[in-house]
Amino acid sequence: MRVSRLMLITLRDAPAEADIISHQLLIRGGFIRRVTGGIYAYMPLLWKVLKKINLIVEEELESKGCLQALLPQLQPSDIWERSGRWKSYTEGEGIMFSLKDRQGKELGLGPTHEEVITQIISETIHSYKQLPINIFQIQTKFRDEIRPRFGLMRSREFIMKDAYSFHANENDLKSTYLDMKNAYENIFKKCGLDFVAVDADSGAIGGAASQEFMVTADSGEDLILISSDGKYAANQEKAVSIIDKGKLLDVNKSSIIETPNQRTIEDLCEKNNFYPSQIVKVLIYIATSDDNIKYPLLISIRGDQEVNQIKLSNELSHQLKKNILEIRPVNNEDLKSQDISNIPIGFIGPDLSDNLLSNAKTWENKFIRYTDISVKTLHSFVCGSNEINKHRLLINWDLINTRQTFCDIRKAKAGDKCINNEKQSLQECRGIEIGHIFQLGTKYSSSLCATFTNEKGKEDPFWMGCYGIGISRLAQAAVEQNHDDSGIIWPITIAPFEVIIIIANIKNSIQRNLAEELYKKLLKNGIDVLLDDRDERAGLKFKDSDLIGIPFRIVAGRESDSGFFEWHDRKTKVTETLDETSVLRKISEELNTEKT
RNA sequence: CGGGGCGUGGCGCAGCUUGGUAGCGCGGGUGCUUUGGGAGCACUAGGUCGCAGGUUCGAAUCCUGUCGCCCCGACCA
Repeated sequence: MRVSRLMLITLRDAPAEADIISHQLLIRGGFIRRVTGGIYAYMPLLWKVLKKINLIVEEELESKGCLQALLPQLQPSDIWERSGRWKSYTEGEGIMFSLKDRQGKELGLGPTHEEVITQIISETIHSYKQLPINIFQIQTKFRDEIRPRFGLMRSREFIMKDAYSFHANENDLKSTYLDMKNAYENIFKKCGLDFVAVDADSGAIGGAASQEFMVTADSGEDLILISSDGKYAANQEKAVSIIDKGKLLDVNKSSIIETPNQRTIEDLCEKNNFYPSQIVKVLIYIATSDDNIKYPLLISIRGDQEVNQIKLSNELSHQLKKNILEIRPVNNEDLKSQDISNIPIGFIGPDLSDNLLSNAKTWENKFIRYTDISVKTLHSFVCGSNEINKHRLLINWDLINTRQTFCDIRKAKAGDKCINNEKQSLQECRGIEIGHIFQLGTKYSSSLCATFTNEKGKEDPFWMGCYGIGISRLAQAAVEQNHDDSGIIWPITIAPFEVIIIIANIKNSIQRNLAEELYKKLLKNGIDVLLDDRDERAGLKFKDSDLIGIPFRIVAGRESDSGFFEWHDRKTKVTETLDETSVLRKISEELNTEKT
């Protein structure tokens, strides 16, 4: 390809809309154009990158025996209703774009394809003898994100590779899951990325085991906790840890203490010489289930710890056997609107009476009580007395005379000890999620009645797995991880071009001829080469080639009279003077070492 | 959804407080010079100042509404 025909439009200044470096560089280099909020056009240069990523993905998955297909983007609402996700996806999180056709039939633009593929498989696959099946597509997905941002990182229309596997039993699912994990590691390695696989919450998709693949970058939206030896890594949403015991409270008799106006943990500690770890903090949350029932929750947790809302939501969903649309701390307006007035805020104990809810207009009249296990091990502790200006010192949890569910709803954080090895402590870093693999189990197949006949002639629901890679996000993550002050430094395997030849002065026929000759030879050898044949000053062409991040640059310039080129490595910035034969040898060396 | 900020030529911005009919840099076009790190000079094209109302003799500027974009938060007793 010649730059003169490439529609290369580079910008000197980054548009104000771009905040993080990868977003700025992609716009400045002419890789993407914003069409509207969270919706981008992939311009020719980026499309080349995306195709290279796709190819790496396709080759790797095909080598694992996966089948490629292309599923519809427009999907009927009824299959989503059967899986129980229509409401939570259109009304709850509101993440699915939906519309009506001229007959008034409801359709959704696919944010994911479990429903469609499960229906197809259930219609076509009937016997255990036809299993396992692992089928994938690379497809545009639509999600009406709450807040699209950072360009391709969180956009409303994006390219995703999604794969779905179907199995006759759990063991077979597990073995494919491991296979896919291995495939993902190979894929991301080939794309030249630094990444880490972490334990993850399975979120709205549901299911059992799940891991995310994170590209480590400070601008990442996820917080990851990793043990110092790297053997434990988890998304904070999922992470479990061991907290240190903290300062123990040394009392041997329960009592009530006066704590005038001491509503916060800080106040309480300051005025009475307590430590936060000696206090049981009690919080009220309100949860809305997908049948629109509002459940007040009473949460108890050690005073120096924080609630992990994801864990809490999962726990509640599990207990109620319902999807939870929303979960959040209550505020004063909530209480007012429910006509609940006499909650002793700041002095609540885990045994706060349900009677306080008797007036509630639309809420359930009973608290669902969860207590984090961090509290159970406290021998004695401070907590609210349910009476204004008074707290209690209690020497035994059993003195709290209400039914509690004890569970882990605590947010793990850096500095906590690792559950696998108490000697290791957790460290935090940020990551960009580029891949996610799930063992779904039989959740979708059961709700959609997708079954096969097993060896004994009985109908069983399929065991399912699903596996995603954010292709367009991956491309931007690669930029986030590989750039310098001058621009992008694409990993060779996914660079839009492998090599760029720059003719320093297009009016110099010696330079021009030398470059054209080399260009033809490289094309013949199957090298993905770009020729900058523009009638521009050399400096501008250097700037452009740095900005768009082509890994290797060959200049026909000063040394052309004696038949030499200048070879420049974008990443190492090493420059050499080479004749044509050496250039050809150099290229094949560089490209081969990268590809293997 | 809440809070904050911003909409002026393709991009980055000034002008707005104190109303008088739009300017700078980059980019585009033409010509000459220049030619290895975003060239110089000259000429030139390009803007219903997001949109709709209102106030006024007169609105980019003041008021109201509306649309769009960006950022922060979705967080504790």
